[in-house]
Amino acid sequence: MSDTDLGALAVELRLACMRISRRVRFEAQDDEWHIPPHQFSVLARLDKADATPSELAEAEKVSAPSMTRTVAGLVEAGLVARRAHPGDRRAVVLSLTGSGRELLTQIRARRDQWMSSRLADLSEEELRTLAQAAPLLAKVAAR
Amino acid sequence: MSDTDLGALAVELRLACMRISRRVRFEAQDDEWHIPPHQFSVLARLDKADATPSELAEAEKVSAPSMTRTVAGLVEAGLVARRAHPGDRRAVVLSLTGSGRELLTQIRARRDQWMSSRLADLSEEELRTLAQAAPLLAKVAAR
DNA sequence: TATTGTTATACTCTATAACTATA
DNA sequence: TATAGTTATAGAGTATAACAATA
Repeated sequence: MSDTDLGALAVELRLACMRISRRVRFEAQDDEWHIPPHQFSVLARLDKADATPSELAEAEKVSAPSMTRTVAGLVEAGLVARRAHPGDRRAVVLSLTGSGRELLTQIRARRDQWMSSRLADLSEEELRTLAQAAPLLAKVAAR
Repeated sequence: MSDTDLGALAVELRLACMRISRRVRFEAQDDEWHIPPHQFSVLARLDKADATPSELAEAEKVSAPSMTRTVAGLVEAGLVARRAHPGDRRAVVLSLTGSGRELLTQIRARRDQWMSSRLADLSEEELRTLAQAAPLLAKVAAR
């Protein structure tokens, strides 16, 4: 593939991904389960593994005081629990509560429903093409 | 394609698009040309067509006072210009300045460069698959 | 009267600096 | 001394309510 073709493909793919991402965030919101993006991002990270506030701050690229505030909101909402760090009494370990995990599941389900409803408009052949492309996009996203 | 296959495809595509979008926004930033997301979004909209503050507020789904503030920042930075609305002396029309258009071009170029560099790791066959998928993703993004 | 745009005010999320407790 | 986390304070972004000018 020529450089110009690859550049044109990059433009088309980037725009499509960013537009889909934006529409998912805006259109798959639910008044009842709505939380701000920075809180959602922390929930998703804690779903993968428990973490300390400083680990979260570094991963999310925000300051420690910002993360203190974000975590305080999540704890107050009953979505995240603190416990003592085994072996370092300065630190705390954060984990999802049952409610936190449930909220995350529901938000993801709504987002996936949005995507499914968009895909439902495509033909079988178009879906087969996207099914071949999906792992490649995942590879791009994963670095 | 079965409903469960379609659901799994929706999950995989949505996650990949959101991750790519996030990485483009974070990793294609330039200290010199950096502007916050809400300002970028307004610049991109004015690139398509001139608009009044109230039109922008509705399109961006923010309040009129928020858009007043955002536009004030862009005007002060020399990226957007105001002019009188022909025929309605209450309203103003906003448009990109040369600097605004140039900034937009540079930010988009950096984002596309990020995407191109990711695609460069793929094989010719993988790129052909993505080239077939790109217009389908664009269709999904456009509704 | 209704609409466009702004100002007044308050709440949230961001940051840096300074503090407490512990390593 | 250095590190984990919080508190103090300030700078942007958001919103609703109230205002001025114009339709």
